[in-house]
Amino acid sequence: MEITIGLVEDHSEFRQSLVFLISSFTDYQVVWSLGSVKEALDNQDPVDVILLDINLPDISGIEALPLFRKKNPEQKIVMLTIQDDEESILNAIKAGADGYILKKTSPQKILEAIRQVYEGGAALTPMVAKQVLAMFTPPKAKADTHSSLTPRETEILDLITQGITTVMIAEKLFISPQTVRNHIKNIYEKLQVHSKSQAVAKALKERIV
Amino acid sequence: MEITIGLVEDHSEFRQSLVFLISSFTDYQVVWSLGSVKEALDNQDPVDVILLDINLPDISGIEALPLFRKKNPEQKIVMLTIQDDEESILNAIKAGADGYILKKTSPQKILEAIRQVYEGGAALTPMVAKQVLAMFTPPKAKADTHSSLTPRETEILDLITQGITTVMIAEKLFISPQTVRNHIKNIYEKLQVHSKSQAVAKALKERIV
DNA sequence: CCTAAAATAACCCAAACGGGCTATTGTAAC
DNA sequence: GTTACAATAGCCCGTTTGGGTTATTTTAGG
Repeated sequence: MEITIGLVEDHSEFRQSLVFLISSFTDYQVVWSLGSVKEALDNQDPVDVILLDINLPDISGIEALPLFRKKNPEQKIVMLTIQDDEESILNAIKAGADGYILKKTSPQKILEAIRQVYEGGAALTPMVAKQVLAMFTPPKAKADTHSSLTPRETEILDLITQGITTVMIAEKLFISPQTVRNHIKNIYEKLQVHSKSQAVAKALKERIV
Repeated sequence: MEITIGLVEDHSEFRQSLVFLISSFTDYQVVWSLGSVKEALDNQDPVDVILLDINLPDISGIEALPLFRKKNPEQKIVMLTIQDDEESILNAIKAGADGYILKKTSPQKILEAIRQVYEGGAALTPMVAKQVLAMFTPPKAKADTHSSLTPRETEILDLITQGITTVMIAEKLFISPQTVRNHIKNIYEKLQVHSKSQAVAKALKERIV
């Protein structure tokens, strides 16, 4: 069975070589290949798999993902990009990408990835998979960074992340609100933040509490 | 460069055929292959990659993972199992597995996975990768609960969780700080909170952002 | 025994915050 | 065409916050 492919990639040279490459295999057929999301969204035939760059002129690949999904939900979408930062990967995943492979990936692996998503799986370049898995493991290296927090400080930070006010914390711990404020100030200094909201964000994201 | 491999698998038939298979390739060498975690932990030479079953007689592969890590942190560990439920996958990932492949995977793919983790990446069978990615996409039931937030409000809440100050948000969005404050007030009302820190806590815990 | 660190508490002050209220504009729905 | 809502923006006012500084008591470690 032949897999039909759509390609959105602004770098025309890379795009053409990719088309040439994929088309040289009998089981794969590039139905359309375009340089912008806009062109792709306007009147393009549905395909089995879309290869989508992230860094694009008009609309980024991440923003485009839900748009393609809306137009044709059963189309599989694989990000094909040079971006290998956690931010991009996470955004793509949250947007519902079926795959995330890097441009430096060998042609065979790209074709393999296409087949994998076509068959209902997901495809991740090893380096991307590594980063995805890392998102699950609590970064205990960072725990060290903040082990500088004293038990009392940790306790108070915990209460802050529960949204309890300074005064209520004081009451709960049977100490003066002023003391709570002092602890909070020390926490700020150690965490390098300047407000409660920043502290909460950091605490929750880095799993200090 | 030859990759050394350790194998923990209680089903002796499958184990032996796997040893035979892997050893038939010059770049891979099975240094030891055993039927239980206990044997493997007692006096076994360090290898580059351990293939670890989950369903084992004495200690499960998941429980064994940190033990192997402790003995020899630089050893890569790939789960090789029939378990494809979310529970098992999530536990293995949290325990720090470098790969997760299913036993039905073709021999070539297994060898490929070994090489991928050996080279510092992570290896996931497409069906497993699919489940992992699915863990990120928020069960939209929750999204509905907070769909009361307008796009602008969501945007601002997102920026708040990044620890950005009101004034900086205003600058970033090219609107007046006062408008930002108004949006924030509306967010408070909808989320039933009374401060930025509470909003951040709620947003992060309930994955609104 | 003495020193270091932690926990406690107070003061000042400018800036920010939270809550309340009103108002205009644009857009989408009925 | 008017009703509804989102986004914009302003004002007031009292409270809280963040940043700076100082000081006492207790606990732990050398």
